Amino acid sequence: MRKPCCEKKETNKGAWSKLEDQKLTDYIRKHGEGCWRSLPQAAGLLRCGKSCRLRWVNYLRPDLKRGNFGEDEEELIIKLHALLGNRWSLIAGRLPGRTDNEVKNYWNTHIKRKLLQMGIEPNNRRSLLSRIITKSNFSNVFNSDNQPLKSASASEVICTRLPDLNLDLTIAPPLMEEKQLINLESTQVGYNV
DNA sequence: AAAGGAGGCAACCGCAGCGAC
DNA sequence: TGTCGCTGCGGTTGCCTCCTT
Repeated sequence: MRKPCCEKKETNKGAWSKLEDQKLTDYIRKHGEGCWRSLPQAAGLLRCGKSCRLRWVNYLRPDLKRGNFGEDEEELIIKLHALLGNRWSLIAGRLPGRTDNEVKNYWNTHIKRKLLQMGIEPNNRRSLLSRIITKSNFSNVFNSDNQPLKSASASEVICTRLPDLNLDLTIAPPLMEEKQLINLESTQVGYNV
């Protein structure tokens, strides 16, 4: 049985006070991020490390862009979600100043509903991808039948059809459904995606 | 003005991944 | 190679605010 990350009975829960925020911010400014387990004690906070990390990452980080999502951001989220699914951290990584929590909440509260109103099933990534990836003039990557050229890599295919994504996702290969969708059976699997 | 409902968001929980030993 | 501990991620919950009746 793994030990809990902290002694729950000795820690605060719920909303953070201004003083707690200040303590956490000051500590991280001085010592940098990391060592979340030992941070609360060192910073004089009655919180568990996880809670401190979450508060910093989702709320206190200075590079966060607060406020409403723009139309371009929304569009990007939809496209990335169609490609990546619920991998919020990866999606957030493509949106400077946005956190995974923020993107997740925005998806669940705004975009999901919007798509449903448009008659699109938000969890049906195949249908979403199909709507995004329309027939276009991509002669460098696709032939006249709109099939990927044998020489085109998976990342070329996706980046050409979704040029604004600037995908440099080196972590995981795309799911089989995406590979099938864009007819990649003949392309190399050196994914950049 | 008050009550109830819906929406939005911050925070928590549990699990998985990864590195150290 | 297996175990342990830490960190990060995604799902979920709960609280607060706003809107409607």
